[in-house]
Amino acid sequence: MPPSTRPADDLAGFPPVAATVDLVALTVRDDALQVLVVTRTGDPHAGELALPGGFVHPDEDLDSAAARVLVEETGMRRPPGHLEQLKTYGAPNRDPRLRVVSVAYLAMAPTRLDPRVRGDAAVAAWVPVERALTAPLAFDHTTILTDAISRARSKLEYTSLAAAFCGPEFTVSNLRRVYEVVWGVRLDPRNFHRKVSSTPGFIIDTGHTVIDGPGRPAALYRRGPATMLVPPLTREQPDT
Amino acid sequence: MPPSTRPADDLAGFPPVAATVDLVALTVRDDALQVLVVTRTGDPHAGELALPGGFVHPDEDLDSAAARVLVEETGMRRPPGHLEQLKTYGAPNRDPRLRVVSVAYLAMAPTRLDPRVRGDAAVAAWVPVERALTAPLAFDHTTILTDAISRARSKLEYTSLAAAFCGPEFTVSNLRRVYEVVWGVRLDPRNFHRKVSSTPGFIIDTGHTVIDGPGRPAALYRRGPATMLVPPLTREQPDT
DNA sequence: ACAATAGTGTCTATGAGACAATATAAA
DNA sequence: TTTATATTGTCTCATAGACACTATTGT
Repeated sequence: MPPSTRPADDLAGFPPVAATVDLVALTVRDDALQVLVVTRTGDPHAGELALPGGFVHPDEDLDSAAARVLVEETGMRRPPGHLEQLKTYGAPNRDPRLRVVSVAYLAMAPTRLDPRVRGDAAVAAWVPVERALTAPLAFDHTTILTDAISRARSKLEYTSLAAAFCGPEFTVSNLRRVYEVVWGVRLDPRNFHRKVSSTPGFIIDTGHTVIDGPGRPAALYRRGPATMLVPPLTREQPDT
Repeated sequence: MPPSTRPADDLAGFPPVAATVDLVALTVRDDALQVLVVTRTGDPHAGELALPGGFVHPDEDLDSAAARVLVEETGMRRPPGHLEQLKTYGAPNRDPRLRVVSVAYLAMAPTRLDPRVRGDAAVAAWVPVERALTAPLAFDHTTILTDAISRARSKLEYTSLAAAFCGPEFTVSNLRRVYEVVWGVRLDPRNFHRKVSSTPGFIIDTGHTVIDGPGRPAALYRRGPATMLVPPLTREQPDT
């Protein structure tokens, strides 16, 4: 066919779709991996839990749209922690109303990130992922959540992102509990401490200590410049 | 605001975008990592190299669209090798004509995949990635290609996808050259052989051998059921 | 015979995991 | 004192990398 009728150049007749972002915001709270969900107020799936999301604005980058949605749901001025693109979902009938291509994002936030009541009736709330995965989620959000958890578990192995779940200052035990909760395993505190403190640039000693319950005071650390962990931390059987 | 005017529920006024797929098809050919590119015939970027791509059809999944585009560009009945979603690019002005959200896919194909002349004037061709990265590519395709190469290099470490670059039967040397070309390093043939053959399910001996030039005949293998490599193969400094 | 590639065996340094031992707090 | 947690040290096993050596072909 002539160039003028090539699909990629036929701008007039392109099939329009709606572009949205969906957010999987994870945190470690009460010794459990939790995800930020909203309750849908309109059809379809009214009353069901769903991931926060919204349209991509015309003048907005995808990353910016995700950050904006996160801010809108949590009330934070700037999204702390970590935010990265996860995967895009665009099955023809994932939304029965119209063709929606949704770019899912994965956020890892410290617990101090408190969701707030939004302007409308929908309320964002932290929910343990076990509950979110067993409850019926709207659209294909169960699939998205599954993928996000899988990505998060993998990334803890070879990046320093576990610290994104902690506040600006944290102890080695805090960091270890992040791994234990996200991976669902028990880690030897002694080997973990040696591994983490011997990885250059992972954590930096602040010189301060904190006392939390019985036991020797723990040293406080902050995130170091390292982003990749070589060699990585390992768990028994990676699920991804 | 009331639920009826929430952005995510305001279906009438959603900002329409065009959904496309762009394909980064990689192969190992002539001891070089090569990428499938087309020459643009229309504006913008007429005459420049670009990644193959096209609109997502209304009844089509994203994965299906990517597979269709790959088939259209290569002439294969079924896309061999490996095809996975890479990342989605949606900067507001990445296409000056209209808002385009493009889902990029990464394909890894054996060399026998020959591009064909398409129906129109655009011709798909394999080009070494060094050349594609230095030449001006249309739109943000240089960024996409960079991300794809980075992903491919990473995936060779912890998956068995290197075999996707080989044909159905291959020697350990063939597989090693894939790693050497993609990573741009030299690997010790002896250690590589021991590592690969001792990883359960990576390669399966067919019992046949091939003679290629001087030297002892090499055993022929085919892909095993393993997808993840534990522990992974390692290179000096991961770039992602 | 010689060169070239395929494949096996050996040695060493490094890291993971098990676990003893010490430090310092609360009860 | 007892208990609990933090931190350091030691030991052993597995693996990566260096590299000697054997096997089997073409020239």
